[in-house]
Amino acid sequence: MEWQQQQQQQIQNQQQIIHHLQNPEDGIGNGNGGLYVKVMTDEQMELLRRQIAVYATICEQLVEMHKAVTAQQDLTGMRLGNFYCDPFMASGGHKITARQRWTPTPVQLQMLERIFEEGTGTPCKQKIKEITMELTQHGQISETNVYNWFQNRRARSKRKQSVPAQNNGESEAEPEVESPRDEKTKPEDIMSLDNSAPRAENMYLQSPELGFGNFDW
Amino acid sequence: MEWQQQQQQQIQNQQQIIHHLQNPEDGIGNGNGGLYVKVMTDEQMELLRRQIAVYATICEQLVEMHKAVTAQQDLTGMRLGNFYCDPFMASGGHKITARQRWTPTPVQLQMLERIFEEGTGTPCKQKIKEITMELTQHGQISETNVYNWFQNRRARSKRKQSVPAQNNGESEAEPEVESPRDEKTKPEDIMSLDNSAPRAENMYLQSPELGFGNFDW
DNA sequence: GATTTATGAATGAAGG
DNA sequence: CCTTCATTCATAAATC
Repeated sequence: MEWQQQQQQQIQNQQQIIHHLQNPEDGIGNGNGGLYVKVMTDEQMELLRRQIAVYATICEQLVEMHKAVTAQQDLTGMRLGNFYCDPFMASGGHKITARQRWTPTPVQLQMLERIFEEGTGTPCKQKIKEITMELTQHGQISETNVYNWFQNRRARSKRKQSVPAQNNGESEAEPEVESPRDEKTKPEDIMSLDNSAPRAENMYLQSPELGFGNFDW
Repeated sequence: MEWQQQQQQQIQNQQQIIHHLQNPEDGIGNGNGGLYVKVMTDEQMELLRRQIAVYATICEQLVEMHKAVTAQQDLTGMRLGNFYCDPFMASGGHKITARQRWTPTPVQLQMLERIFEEGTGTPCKQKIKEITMELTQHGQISETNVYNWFQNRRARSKRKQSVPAQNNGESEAEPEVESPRDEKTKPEDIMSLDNSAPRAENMYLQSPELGFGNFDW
């Protein structure tokens, strides 16, 4: 891959990164001194280096990306420019900063509900398009929004019915485990350490004995 | 750094990380101010989040190792709650009693993305096997998982291409967000190659100099 | 304004 | 391959 050939010139970056790793100001832990000590064998270090190279690439590209955009913001069109600078957008009661997730306007919601109850059990693609077209008259919306809405709506309805019957005696009773190297399946315990990662993802560590000699990533 | 305020919202963690990314003291670039403004769309942010998760894994493992080494006399006490608290774990265990669906580890995801972008558009049966073999080194995975992943990945990519600029009409003219996270706005053109590392061309960012830095995300 | 809830969105898997 | 479903995640909105 590309990053492999960039590897060499990034070794220093990696070291820098490692420095950050071992000095996470946000409190990942490790509050003692002696941070720069080598805690791995050369072989392990090499493996780690390769892994980190990926990150180094990301880092570099992030910067590149930033520069590129700063330089050619006009290329992406004014889509960014005329974003939500408009203070008059009070229509529909949306917030100006509602930029993350679509929220149906009351009118839209009403229409959606009506269609849903109409029993058109299967909102096929064509239907979705139509609905979207219509709802668009009442506020920003996309087909995906409509699609998702129906999906969620149905799932919700369905689940509502099974919930009350749920508390029979755990016939299945599977208090057991998370996945072997549980990723996000594990319910968030007390994250005593800082989660410097998206939910830390509960990475897979080796077996508890943690022989340093054999981690294979 | 007021955003250091603990909120368990991973976006903030991302910001922290991005802050580091954009402040590589070794001079990778970007010497201006306004460092932690949002420069990506949410979708892109999500992509980056995954990437960072890989790094986070390394990070945490490094910290763990460091702690383990510097406190070797108490290896057995290293069992922090959030780490490997599962007794059933076996390092390459293929046995998963979970009825929960597979979730790729950050590392796996990265590898998959890389392979995906590599262009082998059709992961044939044999290829699947190979990939599975390799990914197994990084976590529990099956061929079906791999197969499904590729199928979904492809379908998803394809769908993203159609961005019906249908929101014309707009009688109410809701000057809201251009893309309420509708997942289709990403210009996934020909150069959508490097997915494992977000590249500039995939990212239309917002410039810090644009003035409307009133993000509140 | 911190916590909880409701719900839009993402995604692994199944069906066809 | 394409569509659909089930589950989970993230966050706007509601609540305290």
